[in-house]
Amino acid sequence: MPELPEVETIRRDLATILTGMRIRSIWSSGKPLRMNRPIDMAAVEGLSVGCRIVEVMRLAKYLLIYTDAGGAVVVHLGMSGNLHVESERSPRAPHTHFVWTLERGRELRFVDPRRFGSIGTLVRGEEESLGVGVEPLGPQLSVRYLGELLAQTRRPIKTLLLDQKKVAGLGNIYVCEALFGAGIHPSTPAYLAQGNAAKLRTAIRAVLRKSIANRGTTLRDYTDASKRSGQNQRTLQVYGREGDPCFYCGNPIARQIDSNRSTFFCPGCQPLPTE
DNA sequence: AAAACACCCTGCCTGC
DNA sequence: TGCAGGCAGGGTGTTT
Repeated sequence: MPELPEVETIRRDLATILTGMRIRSIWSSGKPLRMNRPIDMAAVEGLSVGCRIVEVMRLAKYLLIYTDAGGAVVVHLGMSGNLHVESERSPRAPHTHFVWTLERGRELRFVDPRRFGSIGTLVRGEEESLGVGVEPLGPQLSVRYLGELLAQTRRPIKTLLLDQKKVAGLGNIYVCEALFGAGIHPSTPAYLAQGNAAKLRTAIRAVLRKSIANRGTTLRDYTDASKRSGQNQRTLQVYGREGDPCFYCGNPIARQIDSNRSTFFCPGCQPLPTE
């Protein structure tokens, strides 16, 4: 499941491979993507065909491929999306939904079995239209900002951290891991964790940095732009470990469902505050 | 107005 | 062996 570290890994790969390349043509499977929405082919074509790629950026979980046409093609990988750079002669994988044909026989391919991903466009300077919150690895996520964010609501802290409009780029895996790192029970009402803002900020950043260093977490189908798996799954402390002993206290890792999503935590290391 | 929830989709895994 | 059902969950639209 691509979250910030996986998207960042792909971004770095693509920046190396694609920067300076010219796009010759585009192709779509014709299938709609997220929310059954068709791709705006005219907009993508205007920013792609005949254009040169100038840089590849990331905002939250979005990949922004800027061209010399003055904007970016915006790709979100959703749950099962992958971007691969391959030879045009290699057969296209099932569920290939979009292809940018590049120079020297190369293709950038968007493969997404579940079609939860999206492809759109953006004019340079209008990145805020994506509506995402602060970058957790950037300077905006100060202890003070995070503390104020926590103070504002009684929502469970896990739900708050998953809200992309508040903090951008965290998904289910890294929220579980960060809350474990900070010793905070996922059901804690956010305002009760105000005093833990510094610890939480440190944990969020550590978890994300470690995963980027490990080139992402591959649980099922995530691979980088060259189809290599990540290695961060070996370092997970709680995610996917229900019933297994906590590496620190030995208690079995617990699982609960919050807003229809699995939450993994250690009842020993992450006590629920009594108020 | 915030928060909870339903829905989009396919592949994989489990249990009968 | 085959098939039904549960599960995975990010983001968005809808309801409460």
